[in-house]
Amino acid sequence: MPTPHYGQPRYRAIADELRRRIEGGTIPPGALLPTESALTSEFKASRGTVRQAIALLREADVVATEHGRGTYVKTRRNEHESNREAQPETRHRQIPANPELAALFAVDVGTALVEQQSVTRIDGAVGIVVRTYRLLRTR
Amino acid sequence: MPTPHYGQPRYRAIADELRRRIEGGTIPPGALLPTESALTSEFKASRGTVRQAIALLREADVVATEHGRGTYVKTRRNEHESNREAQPETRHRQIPANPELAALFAVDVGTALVEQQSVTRIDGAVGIVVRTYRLLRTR
DNA sequence: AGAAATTTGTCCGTATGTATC
DNA sequence: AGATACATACGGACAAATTTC
Repeated sequence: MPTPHYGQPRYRAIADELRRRIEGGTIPPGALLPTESALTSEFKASRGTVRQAIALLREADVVATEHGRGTYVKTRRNEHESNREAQPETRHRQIPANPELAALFAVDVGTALVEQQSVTRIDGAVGIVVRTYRLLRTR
Repeated sequence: MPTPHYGQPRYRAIADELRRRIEGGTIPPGALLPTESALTSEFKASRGTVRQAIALLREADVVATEHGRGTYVKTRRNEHESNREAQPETRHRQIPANPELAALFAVDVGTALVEQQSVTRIDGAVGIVVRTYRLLRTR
């Protein structure tokens, strides 16, 4: 038997109710929504219906869902600064061999070496600096 | 940030990134990987996820883990017999930051840095020298 | 030698994503 | 619609091995 819905589907009614609670301050920004199973029992709806409701809020950018954590109320401020996955900055330069490197490469001090530097940042701060040295002229 | 795993779960992406660093020489054979907690903060993932990523590399025989010690990059076994590259000699030492490195890490000159040097020989001659710099104390 | 700090090993509980029946 | 199972993911807690002071 199909579920009768007066005017609007069940998932939308649930979404509206949740939105009222969010905008009314019952569920403040940054807070977790009740879990899906909690909403399921509260609204006496299936989990799929509850998820449909949450999907509406997510599309409206009212909440954000994190896998394994739950669904958060987004803060109104939405600068969206996700600068993750910073690629390392690399740079080449040619340097004369100092005594230590010259001894390693078995060349005269001052011999041209190629230094390649890679800087990996973590949250903006420098985490790892890698320097690779090669002889400019290969044997 | 929503964390759906479209196609690729998080732990596999982390494993891929670490493998890139290993094969790219950023983390040379014999060197220790960053600790699990360091990787946790770098990738903003839980420790369990980081451990899953490392487990992948361990299964692929790329690294080996020792209890209480850390995870090492395994020295690659001869994939070819004519490969005359010997295993790189690695070495750790603690050095004070010179002005250039101090500026990079945004610390005072003289701050303790860990320098890890890996020397790869080709036919007995030094071919590549890789130096990795990290802050002694993080977090 | 001993204590503290570090780092990995293991287990628990909770929650979402996906797939199947 | 509902139920179940499994994979993914987070967080906390404690134990065990190792390193550092």
